[in-house]
Order: sequence, then C-alpha cells, then structure tokens
Amino acid sequence: MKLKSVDISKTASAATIVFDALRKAIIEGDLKEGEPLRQDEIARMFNTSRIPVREAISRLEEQGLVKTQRYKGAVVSGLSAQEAQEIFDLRAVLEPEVIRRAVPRMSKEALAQAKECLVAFSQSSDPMTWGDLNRDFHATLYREAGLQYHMDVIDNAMDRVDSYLRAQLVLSNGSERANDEHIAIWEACAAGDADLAAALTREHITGACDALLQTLNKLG
Amino acid sequence: MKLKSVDISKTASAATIVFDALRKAIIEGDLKEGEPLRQDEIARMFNTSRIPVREAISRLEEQGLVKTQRYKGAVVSGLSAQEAQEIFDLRAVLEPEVIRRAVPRMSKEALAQAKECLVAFSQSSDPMTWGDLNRDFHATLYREAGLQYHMDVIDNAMDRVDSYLRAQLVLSNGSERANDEHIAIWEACAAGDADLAAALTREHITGACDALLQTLNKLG
DNA sequence: TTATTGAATATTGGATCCAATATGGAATAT
DNA sequence: ATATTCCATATTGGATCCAATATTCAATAA
Repeated sequence: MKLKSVDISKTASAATIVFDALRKAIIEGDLKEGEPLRQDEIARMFNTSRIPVREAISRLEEQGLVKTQRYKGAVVSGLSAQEAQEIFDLRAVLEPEVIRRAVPRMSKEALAQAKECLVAFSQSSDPMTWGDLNRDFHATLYREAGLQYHMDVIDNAMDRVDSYLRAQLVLSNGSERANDEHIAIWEACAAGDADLAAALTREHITGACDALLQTLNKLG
Repeated sequence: MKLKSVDISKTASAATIVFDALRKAIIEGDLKEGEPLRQDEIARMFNTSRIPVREAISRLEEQGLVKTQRYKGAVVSGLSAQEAQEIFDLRAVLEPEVIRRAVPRMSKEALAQAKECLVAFSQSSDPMTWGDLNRDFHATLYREAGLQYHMDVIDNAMDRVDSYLRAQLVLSNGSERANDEHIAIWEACAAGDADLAAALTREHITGACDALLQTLNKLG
C-alpha cells in the first residue's frame, strides 16, 4: 500500500482555518481597526456555520486582535500611541535578550536562511512581502535561541503592531533603512558578536517605534 | 427613579464565566496537568450547554493552559523543565524592568496596599491564600508603571507556572523565605531605590525558578 | 422641529441535534 | 495466548434553530 497517512487529531478544525485567515487579514491590513466582524458574513465566506466563526473570533480576542462586546459583536482592535509604546518597550526588552542568546548557537543554516530573507527583501517591491520577510528574518535568528515561549510572546506582540508597521514602511519609504539595519544585525550575528547584535536589535526596534509613534500621533 | 444601571455589553457571557472558573481551577491545582476537560461534564456543572464551554476551552488553549487535539478533546497543559526555565527567564527579564519603571511613580496607596499583602501573607497558613497574595503583591507594585501590555504578558506567564509555584511553597516550606524577599522588595520600593528593587525582583524570580526546577527534575 | 415610541430587521449568545471520530471491550480468528 | 475485527458508547466539531439584544427608521406626540 502506497499512501501518505495523516494524524487526524492534528488536522485543522474549521475554527482554526477561520482564525488563521482573519488573523492574516488583520495583520496585512485587509481588515482595519474598528471594522466589525459579522459572524454570518464570515460564515458564508468560509462556507461554514457561525459556531467555528465564533470560536475563531473568541481566540482572536484572546490574542488582543479584536474586541468583543456582548450582543454587539466584535471589531478589529485599534492601537493607541500608548499601547504601541508599551508593545515596542516590551519588544525592546525581550528581543535583544533573545538574539543575545541565539548568537552563540547560530548555525550556518540559520545565517544562510536569514541572508535569503535579506536578499528577497531588497529584491521585492511589494509591502506585504516586506512585512513577511521582516518577520521571517527576525524569527529565523531568534529561533536559534531555543526559547519558544519568548518567541510566542514576541509573535503576539508583533501581531498587534504588524499592520501599522507595514503601512509605515510604505508611508515612510522605510524599507531601505529597515534592510540596512537588518544587514547590520546579520553581520553582527555572522561575526558572533552577541552584544552588538543585541544592541543593534534594540536600536532597530526603538527606531521603528519612534517612526510609528510619529505616524500615529499625526493621525490621532 | 432610583436604581443602578448596568452596561449589558459589559456583562459576562457564559463562556467568560466558565473560562474564569476553569482558569482558577487550573491555577490553584484543582485541575491537574493531563486531566481531560470533558465538554458535557463541564456544561452540566455550570448548567449551560456545550457551546460556551467550547469557547472557554478554546480561549484557555490560546492562553496555553490547555491543549486540544481535534476530536480527542482537551487536557490541562503540563510544564516541562524547559518550558518552566523559559517562562522564568522571560519573567526575569520583564519584571525587573517593570518594577524599575514603577518605583519612580510609586504612590503611597500602592505601597500601603502592597504592605497589606505582606501582612496578610505572614498571617495566613493557607497555601492558596499565599499564592493569591504573592500575585497581588507583585501586581500592586507593577501596576504603578502603567505598562498594561507588560502586565498582561506577565499575568499569562504566571498563569502557566502558578499551580507549580503554589505546590512548591507547600513542599519546600518556602513561604517564609518568599515573604522575606517580598519585604526586601517592598523596602527598596519605599526607599525609592529602583535599581535595588529591580535586582531583588530578579533574584526573587531566579530563586523561585531554581527551586521549582529542582522539584520538577525530581518528579520527571 | 424635536423627542419619544413602536416595529421590523440585523446580529449575537446559547440550546439542541446530527455527523464524525475515538475509545474500550467482547467476540472471533489465528 | 495473542491479534484482529466488530460493535456499542463516549466525546467532539459543526449545523441549525431559538431567544435576547441592538440597530435603524417610520410614526406619533409634544
């Protein structure tokens, strides 16, 4: 017999499929802050019933990506300047620590994979691709630390601000500066300089924070 | 007309009530790692249907407190030594930073409230009360920093390890040492010494981590 | 003209039911 | 004795339906 087995207990439920799709739409800005999530509409879009949609929305709320009011429905979360500041503060504390721990254990494969992200980033002109590669680049390096809990927390924090950062890249023509900073981080990693990689990561994050806060303060 | 109004959109749904109760049971060790969460049974306990129970379990999974396998059900998450190490590492990075930021803004009210936690802690002999007061004490001080996102992350991290810490307090007769360390932290806050409060907080967390890892390694 | 009320519709939360899958044990085959 | 099959039951995921609440707009009152 020649077939590929599948562990059914690991297959994605309808709620998981809807959750992933909604999260991606929020992160990529296709669902904007304040936009209502109507259960019926989403159920029809995914050819499913409202029950898995409600579960998906409930999970998104747990991640802070939507806000729900009983009987009124859910809307995509916004991001105040204060919240943005806090999230970047947390990232500025955590991410340098993670990369500091990653550098001593950085494999050639991880460096090569991160380099590919840099190359793809400079060759692309699609803001969504920049956003994806930005996250891939950092995640590839951080993963070497083997700190899954930290990475989960960083991922959640990134989810909260990603749509704004992606918009920011476009508004500020910041992709070149971002990639320059990525290259510097990569070089510090390749050189095995954990302290430098940490310092550059912190500067990268606080720089992105300052740029984003300027934009948020202009708009709000 | 003399009556008290209530914002119905802010009332707790059945799912929220079940979520809070299950989370509390997990944290307090009444639901132990590996124990299955049967939807029907929980629905009967709370005199509700399976739909809000499923939402509650889904949210608990998002918080890492349970693990679900499709069609097989949910169980309370365990905690490996590695996960414990990571969670404490994250706390050891974040919490000193938060208290460092809290000390310059510490109000007399917060200090008084934290002091009450210390007094209640030393007067109690109930391990669950110790656990609650431990969290209250730290949260009262951290709150002064005004970093809600950080506090949410710390709360989630604490949720993951709380049942083990509470068990640890009992096994190791550690409540006296814990309160001594709390008193030292409180005094550093009262003296306005942010760096000392941060250092003591870090030591407090790494000490608790070492003690817990010793216990986990004995068991596993 | 403005405020209030009523009604229709939209939307949500939860109850109930059905289909799919997992589990466990008895019956059967080897 | 062990492996396999079958079947009944338990449990879960999702569909459908009902009750409760929110929203919007027309009708009415002031």
